[in-house]
Amino acid sequence: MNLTKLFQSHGLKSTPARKNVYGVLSTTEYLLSVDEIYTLLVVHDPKLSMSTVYRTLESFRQAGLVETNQLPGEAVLYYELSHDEHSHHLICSKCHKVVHLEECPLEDFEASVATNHSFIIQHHQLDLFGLCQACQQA
Amino acid sequence: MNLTKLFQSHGLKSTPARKNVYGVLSTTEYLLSVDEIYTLLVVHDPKLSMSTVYRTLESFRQAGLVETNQLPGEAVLYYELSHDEHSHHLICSKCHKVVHLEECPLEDFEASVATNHSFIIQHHQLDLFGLCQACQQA
DNA sequence: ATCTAATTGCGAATGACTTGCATTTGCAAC
DNA sequence: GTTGCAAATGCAAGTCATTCGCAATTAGAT
Repeated sequence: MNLTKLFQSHGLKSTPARKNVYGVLSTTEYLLSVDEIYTLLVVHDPKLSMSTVYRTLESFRQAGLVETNQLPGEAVLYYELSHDEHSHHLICSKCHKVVHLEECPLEDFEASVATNHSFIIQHHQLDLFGLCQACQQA
Repeated sequence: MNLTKLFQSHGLKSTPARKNVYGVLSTTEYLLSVDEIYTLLVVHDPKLSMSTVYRTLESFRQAGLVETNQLPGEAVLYYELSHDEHSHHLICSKCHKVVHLEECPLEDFEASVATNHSFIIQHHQLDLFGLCQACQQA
């Protein structure tokens, strides 16, 4: 996959920092915070600054390339690459491993709630939290 | 309902600030931020400080009297009185009016996800967002 | 190769929230 | 009722995640 073309097709210049941030997100199975991404990348690029990571992720978000998640009780944002289809998360509350659930059991529920309460539903948020197999051992 | 006894049964002294904060939360149908609660109360108690509101809500939370919510994309926490039964939210994304949904359509879904992915599910978060009837007009 | 706007690095600023500390206040024991 | 003391409060200063200003660098079109 050609990252340069991907970026340019979203009006973003292709830079090493952006390739690296995208690279980390595309190979992980975890939700990652800005700090975690920075820590992974700064080892191989000591001049990298946090604000670049913040700005990179924000431009990715505006371009629709990434999505943000908040974990209950935490102030930090966690990032992942965007998924094409509507999906939900199964998140390990210990290591932040994330599984995408493509099934959505909410269509009927949403419709009946909308009717019963005279709301126009715009979107919903559904995440399941638990312990992944690895973290169940420890 | 006797607030003094309620507080004392949770090991909290009964103070005017606490009664006022609880009073606001018990009479609203909206999710309220700390800032909103402070703004409502400081009019009648000019000496009230933000940190008192923060600390009051934090002790309520530890006592299980209130719960916190985050709205997508916002950094601030929103508070509401705790509900006895497991429930979900229907939230107006414009005015933050909140409707409690006591039905939970997730039992089967949760069980099958747990099995399929070898997770132990601890809890889930489900909120519906939309426009309430009043905000649909404006 | 050149030009220009986008991107980056750095440090300072912001905003939500927390904490230290001196003062005040519930309230339990007299 | 008065007293005593731990808990609660107000204020200011401190955190922590995130954003912004600005000068220097760089991607990529010409």
